[in-house]
Amino acid sequence: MRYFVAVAEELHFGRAAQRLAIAQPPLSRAVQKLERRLGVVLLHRGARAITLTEAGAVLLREARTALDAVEAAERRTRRAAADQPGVVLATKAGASSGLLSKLLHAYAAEPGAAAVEVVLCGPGQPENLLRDGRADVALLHRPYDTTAGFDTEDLHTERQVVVLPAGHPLADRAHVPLAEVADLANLPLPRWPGRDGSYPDGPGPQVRDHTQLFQLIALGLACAVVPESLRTQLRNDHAVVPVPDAPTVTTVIAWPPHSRSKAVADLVHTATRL
Amino acid sequence: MRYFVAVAEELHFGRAAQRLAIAQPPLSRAVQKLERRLGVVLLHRGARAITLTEAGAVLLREARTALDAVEAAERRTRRAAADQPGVVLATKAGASSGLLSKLLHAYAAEPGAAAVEVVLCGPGQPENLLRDGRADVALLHRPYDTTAGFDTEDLHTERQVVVLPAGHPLADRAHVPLAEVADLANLPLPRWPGRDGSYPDGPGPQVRDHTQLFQLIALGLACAVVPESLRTQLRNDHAVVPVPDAPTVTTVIAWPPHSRSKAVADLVHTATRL
DNA sequence: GGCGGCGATACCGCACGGGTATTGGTGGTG
DNA sequence: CACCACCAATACCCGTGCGGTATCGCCGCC
Repeated sequence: MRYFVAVAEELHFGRAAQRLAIAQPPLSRAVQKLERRLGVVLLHRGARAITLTEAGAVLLREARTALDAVEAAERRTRRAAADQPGVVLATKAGASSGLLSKLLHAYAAEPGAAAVEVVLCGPGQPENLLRDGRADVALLHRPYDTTAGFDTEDLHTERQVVVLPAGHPLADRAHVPLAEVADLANLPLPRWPGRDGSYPDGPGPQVRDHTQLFQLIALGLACAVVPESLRTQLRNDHAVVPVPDAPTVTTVIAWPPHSRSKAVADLVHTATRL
Repeated sequence: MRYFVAVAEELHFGRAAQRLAIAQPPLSRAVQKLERRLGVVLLHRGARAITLTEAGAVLLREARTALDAVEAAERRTRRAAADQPGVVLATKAGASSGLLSKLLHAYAAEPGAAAVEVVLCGPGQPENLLRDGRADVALLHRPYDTTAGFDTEDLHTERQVVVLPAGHPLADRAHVPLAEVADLANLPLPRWPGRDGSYPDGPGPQVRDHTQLFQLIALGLACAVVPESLRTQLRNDHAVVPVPDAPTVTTVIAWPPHSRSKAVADLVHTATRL
């Protein structure tokens, strides 16, 4: 299955084999064998290009979650056997920092609190960490992050604001509709990487984190619609205007289903009591 | 991992090997190898009995979901390639029959509706079918069924009633508190099988489905607290009394996260519009 | 002290996964 | 139009690993 996922992602046997650090012929045979075992054609082998069949697309999605599940099983078992188990909490760098610090302090004050290791990562990463067992619990932000497959508890809902370079014509307005923000030709919205790390096409600059984003905005090269709690991270060369019709953002605490860990349960309980 | 799960469930190498249809020595070696690979002791080998370590218990739980995930991947791929894909809907036999028939009729009237195959199974089974890919969507009942790990949409909430033999002293009451029902010494509550198919200890009779249950009640051998919609299935030799303080039961439609099937989405949409 | 149950070890054979060399088929190109 | 470049499939070989049988070692029990 790992082999098939590699081929399905690369759409090229040679590159997939390279990525898997094996030769190309064994890879061809392995995929053929999988197809025989399932009794299903997974790939259309065109002369010049490879494409997924419908069944292949289904398997790609299902196999990813299956592979994540076995990775998670290994990792969680290892960590359960470690001397001091602790809890790994993942969240996007720079997001919900106020809520996070309150949570950590409140939990640390609980009797029997475990050690909490905080992992700050890029956008889209916390879900992956949670899915493959590198993290036990995460702070996510709907609707930006996908919470499918996790148990969640809502913590906080907030409105969004547009961040502009200081002195921009719109900066004095009391509020701006979303459509107007999207139409600012010389201040395009940035492009965030997708789950696979590649960027969508478009006019805006590519960004990886909020630091980059805010620097680009200060330079007058972009603008962005972000949750209002991020204004604590802005400097004087930014202006902020509410966008009432942008979707509200809800911070949620998420954990893998079937989690039986007392530490995770306590952490969630503490978070909902904030 | 399959091997380890078998050993962990049987707590006996010999029986586990038999269940896996292999000899015992390869099984011993495979588990040892897994322990070496993870760097973790999974089993305490006592002289007479085997017990799980803490890490072993974690792996048992995680490995089950991982194995279900790969089974689901295979099954869903096969079904995606079948001539007429269709949707498999699982639910407990006898539960929510009115809602189910309404749903099936409403969905069949939709343009582009796929064929729906209904699987009626015992209590606790629909979750398993959904998890391992034998079903695409299920009707579950909170809090009886566990919905952890699925996406769900609430459909209907109802109160519970106690079902008694006709002519029972309590049958004329307008309502009965839960505590009083649990105290009926000669009418014990029945025992349902757990996820693994074994029954908990206790005084009540073992039951597998509602037909059995209602027959036992009519015979004066048990009573039961059930959602009020089940009264449509009762006959004259039953009496029904509301139990106001029993938890309400919510019928939900559940599907695996990341489900991209149009048919499942349509079915869910139809269900919420009922 | 001997016996029985059970998991671990020893040893063997085959099948499968991986490697190299090569073929075959299909577009692009001078 | 022929030649070339590219890429997946096939042919063939080798080593590892998994499964099988036979046996041992350990512990509890009659």
